[in-house]
Amino acid sequence: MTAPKANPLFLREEELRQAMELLFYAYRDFTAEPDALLAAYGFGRAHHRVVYFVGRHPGITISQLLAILKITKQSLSRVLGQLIREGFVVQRADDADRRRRRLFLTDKGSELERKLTELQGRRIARAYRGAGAEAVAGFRNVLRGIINQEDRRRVPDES
Amino acid sequence: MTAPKANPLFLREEELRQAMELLFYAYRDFTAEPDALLAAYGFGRAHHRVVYFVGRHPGITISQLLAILKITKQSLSRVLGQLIREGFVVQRADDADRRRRRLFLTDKGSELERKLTELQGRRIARAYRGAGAEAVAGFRNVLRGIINQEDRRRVPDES
DNA sequence: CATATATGTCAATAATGCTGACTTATATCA
DNA sequence: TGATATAAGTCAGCATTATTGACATATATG
Repeated sequence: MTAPKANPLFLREEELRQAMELLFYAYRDFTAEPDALLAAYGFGRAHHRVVYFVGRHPGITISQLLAILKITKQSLSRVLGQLIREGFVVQRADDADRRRRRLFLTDKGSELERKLTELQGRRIARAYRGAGAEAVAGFRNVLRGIINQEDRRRVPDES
Repeated sequence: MTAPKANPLFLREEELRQAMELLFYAYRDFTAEPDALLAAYGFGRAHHRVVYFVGRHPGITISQLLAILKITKQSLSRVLGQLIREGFVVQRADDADRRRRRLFLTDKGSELERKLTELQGRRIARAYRGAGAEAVAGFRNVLRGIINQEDRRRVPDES
């Protein structure tokens, strides 16, 4: 009666704990290399996120960025201000609604974004290659299920 | 020639970016609920990690915990010290090697751990149910592939 | 007894986040 | 046009999490 199969509740909890730990370890290692590169620029992980999403969505507005990052305007302001002052990001008023500031990467910003994305991309590519196409589909579906419903639209259902 | 199939390199980069974003959004939402609960205790995410891993590995030593968290002894010391002073964790010298301090949760600590793990467990369980057993296997395999080789042993290959 | 290991501690610094209180510019609506 | 709403910026203060560097204490091992 201590055999795993005889105790589905224990198995279930064990299974869920393994998922939590996988997420912890994977995220820990996923962010470690970019963090090291960012440190050389005097930047941190928050700068990475801004550079990434501005590169991903050129012309994104401040409010849209805030909705993605889910941090306060004041928190974003510090890192974005640095990136602008140091020439990694530029902003330009929207033509239609001049209250909106659209954000773009400069060449310098794109270069940093490329380096950071390449580091993480290599890691993902290795994992994808090792696990196979079917595993990738499962990976995507489970991660989508972990994301709050209202933000699932941000990542497509199937490639 | 702008059809997706015609540009495998673009597809590949897009696929990798989607994976990065899935990880970002999933981890953001995975940690949000626990963070809110922890705030009620005057704790932060670092306290969560300590409580979790001490609960998971009762009797774990300081060095073992440091190897999991990959933070410095000084960083751990602050949060662990608080948890001990406030009665969530106790330490006891190892019988064989009295330099080693083994860590355990108190009843109060177990109660907090249970609440935190339940929040994250519910989210994972929902995602697992929605995606199915095959997807779960893929999720696990890809996440394992993202983790640095030397730490993959920390999470079993197959359940 | 010398050296190594495990843990603890003090001090300074940085990055990331928060709340609260305002301000400025622009758009929209009545 | 004038009132109100929205988008963004700013200032001040504070908490958490992390770092480096230096040193102390207790215990184990050769």
